[in-house]
Formats: sequence, structure tokens, C-alpha cells
Amino acid sequence: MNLSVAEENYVKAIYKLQEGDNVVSTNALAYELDTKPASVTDMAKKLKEKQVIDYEKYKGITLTAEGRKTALQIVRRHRLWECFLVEKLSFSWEEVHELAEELEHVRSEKLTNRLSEYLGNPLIDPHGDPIPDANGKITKPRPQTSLDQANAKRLVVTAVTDQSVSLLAFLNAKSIKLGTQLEIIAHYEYDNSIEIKIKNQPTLTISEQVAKHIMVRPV
Amino acid sequence: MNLSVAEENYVKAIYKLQEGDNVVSTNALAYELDTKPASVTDMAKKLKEKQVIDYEKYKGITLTAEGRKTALQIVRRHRLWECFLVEKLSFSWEEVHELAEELEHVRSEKLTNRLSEYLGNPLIDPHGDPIPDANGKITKPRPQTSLDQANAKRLVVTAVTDQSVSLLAFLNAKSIKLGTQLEIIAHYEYDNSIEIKIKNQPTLTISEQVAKHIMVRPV
DNA sequence: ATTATTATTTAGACAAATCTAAATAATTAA
DNA sequence: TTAATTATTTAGATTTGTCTAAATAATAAT
Repeated sequence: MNLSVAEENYVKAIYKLQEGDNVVSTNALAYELDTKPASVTDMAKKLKEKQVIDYEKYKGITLTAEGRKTALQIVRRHRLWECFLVEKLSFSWEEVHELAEELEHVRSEKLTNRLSEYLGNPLIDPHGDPIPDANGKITKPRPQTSLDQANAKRLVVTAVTDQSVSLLAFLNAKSIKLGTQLEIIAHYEYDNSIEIKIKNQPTLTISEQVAKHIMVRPV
Repeated sequence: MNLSVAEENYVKAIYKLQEGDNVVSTNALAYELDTKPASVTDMAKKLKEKQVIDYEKYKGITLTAEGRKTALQIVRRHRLWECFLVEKLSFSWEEVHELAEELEHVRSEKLTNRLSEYLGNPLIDPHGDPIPDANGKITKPRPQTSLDQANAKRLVVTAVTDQSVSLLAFLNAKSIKLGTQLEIIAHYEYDNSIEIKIKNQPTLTISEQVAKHIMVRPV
């Protein structure tokens, strides 16, 4: 299936919002892609025509098997480029998303596979998200919850679900990165804040707002 | 100056055809970009508006200082990616052009400079063409002639002026690559063929047709 | 079970980049 | 120096991806 860059971005966004097999609404997709619902409806018709999505008026969108395969290829390219930028070109964590957003649209299986090989066929990207292999097989992300809902005390950061520059810069400033181990000191319901402690650092207070984008698993 | 991918391709092509300061004709540009003269006229108006070219009806096209700067940035990115693909991902000589054609449009100075650094700030790309530095300074390609017009006997291959897959594959098959040293045994006028000898290889006969795309300099 | 609200779609328009066919300018040849 | 040829531009159309405003469907609230 030969898709334009715009179409690829739709497929990727649908994949992301589907999270398994949820039906994706026009509005949610418009919000995700920072566009208008009317534009989504237009594109939905095209993607249905190209058989990458199932779509019926007012019934929402899901990827076909073909569409899922395409999405996984895009995700694979994106995450491999992120690895490359961080590991080989010394970019920091929060800078790579936008660049990978462009690089991911160079569709060459050979390039993708060579890149993967060059990086040692990594299984997770710098944000902790799993990288699909050449056949589109993706390891289920390990059991993780957002920091605001964690019940264990000692945790390790596995991913960040909001790639906004502001959040990533904030985390950087607080020395919270992938693999950072932390301990929950207290969770204050009355002001929606969480007190955490990272080894060798002063105790930190963060909002639930931020915490819900930090994925962790017990350590 | 913020140019679209299409606009960047025009600027790059104009730079190539200008070769110093020649005026570029609508037809020549259309041929180079595999498009129609009418499309070139349309785009010329836009690029003039954006002040990257000088253009008057029926008078042809030249780059402005700004346009030249942009062209050199694109050329820089293109050639650095070619280096990366050949040196780091083990692509062969003739495969990299098309991929670099896409990668070159990711415009990030930081990425470009990091990539250059990572590659050891190379001065020439795998085709032997010089790579502009971060300021757009480009070393004049060393004195070279096409193989069919060379007068010296012992030569070294410095570049190939035709990036067609067929030619590059042919050269690959004959073990003619960048830096290959060769000797002219004979130049037969009557059938437009040239006999050459590469060390440790049987004598080879190639057509002038091919030879004129192989750039060499005396060694 | 109507009404109000929200979500989605349709209709019609626009910008970018291209095209074809026709018109016009520039160049070359007779 | 006219006529013929070639190069270039214009006019009008097309495709892709987007938009706004209006219409319609689905859902929630009274």
C-alpha cells in the first residue's frame, strides 16, 4: 500500500488511539492530529478506499489488518530513528520526537532493517516504548501504570506518554529519565500532588497532572 | 526561508544547472526535474516571490545569494546522508542517491551538524563530490576530466556524473569505484571504445558513452 | 419522549503543485 | 527580413489535503 505522508500520519494516529481494538472517533482523531473533524471525515473516506481502515458513517474508525501492518512499520521506523539520534548522535531524550516524526516517512525496508541492525536490533526506544520487528511483531509493553496510580513504593520509569517539549524539558530539569528509580513518599489528595524521592536528590513534589504521563513499573 | 520539499528540489536543481553562474532555462529545469515547462514557470514565480531566485519572463533563472545558501544546505544534507548510508549502514555506492534524496529534506541544522561530526566531518561524499561545510563553504572540486577526454595515462576515479542505477550497477560489476586507480591502454577512435587496466584485474573495454560519465584526475 | 447538546458529515471553497492546450515571445533559417 | 521553429508563458483544469459554515445524526438531559 502506497500512502502519502499525510495518510501515514493518520494511520499512525489511529493505531495509537486504538490501543488494542477500540473504535476511534472522528473528534478524537482530529484532536490527536491537530486538525478539524471535517478533515478527518474526508481522509477517512480515502483510507477506507485504500482498505487500510474500516469506516462507516457515524460508526468510527478501526485499522484493517493491512492498516495495522502499515502502522507498525511506521512506528518501527520512528522508534529506530529515535534510538539512532539518542545513541549515535547524542541527542537528548526530549529532542528526538520531532525529528523522528520526519525521518519515519522515508519508507525503505532495506534502510529500516540496516538501521535496526546497526543499532543492535534494539527492543525499546529511548522513551521505553517497544520497537516492532521487521515482521511487525511487537512485544507487549511490560505491565506499567502511570505514576499517579502506582501502588508499589519503589518504581522505575519506563515511558512517558506525552511527548510535548514542555513536559520532556521539565522531566529533564528534574533528572527524571528512562530507567530512573524513584520512591513514592506521599500522595496528597487535597492538592493532587505527589512527593517522590530519587536517590542522591532532594525530595521532589510533582502534580498529578505530570504524574499521569510518567509510566512506571515496580522494581 | 521556509521552503516546501518541492521548492527545495527546484532550488537544488537550479544550483546544479547553474554550475557557477549560468542562467538556467525553463526547459532545462523542466527536463532536470522530469516535469513540464509550464510547471516550471509557475514555480519560478513563487520562488521569485520568496526571493530565492532572480527571474524575469523569458530571461531565465538564477539563484539569489539567499537561494544559493539554501541550495548549499540541501546539497550538504544530501551528501552527508550518502556518507552515512555507505559508511555506517554498508549501502553500496549506487543505492544511496534515492534514499539521500528523501533524507535531505529533513531540515534541522542541529541534526545535520551532529551527523557531520559523527561521520568525522567528511569533505567528499561517496561519489567524490565535495560536501559544503556548516557555513556553506564548498571546496572547488579538484581538476578532473571525464575518462574519455583524459590525456594522462595513470588516473584515479573521482566521481560519477550519472547516478542512474544501471550505470552505477555496471561500474560496480566491473569493480570501478571511487578511488579506483586505472591506466589507459588504448583509445580506439573507430569504435569509440577505451581499453583500461585496473591493477590485479584483466584488461577492460568500455564505451565512450560510459567513459564520459566517469570523472578522473591524474595520479 | 421531547428537547438540548454534542458529534459527525456534507457542501462548497482554497492553496499547493501539477497538468494540457492554446497563445505569445524569441530564435533560427530561408 | 519574413517565415518557420522552438521556447516560454498563460488560461483553465485537476488532485491532495485542508478549511468554514451549515445540515444532520447520535447522545444526553429534562
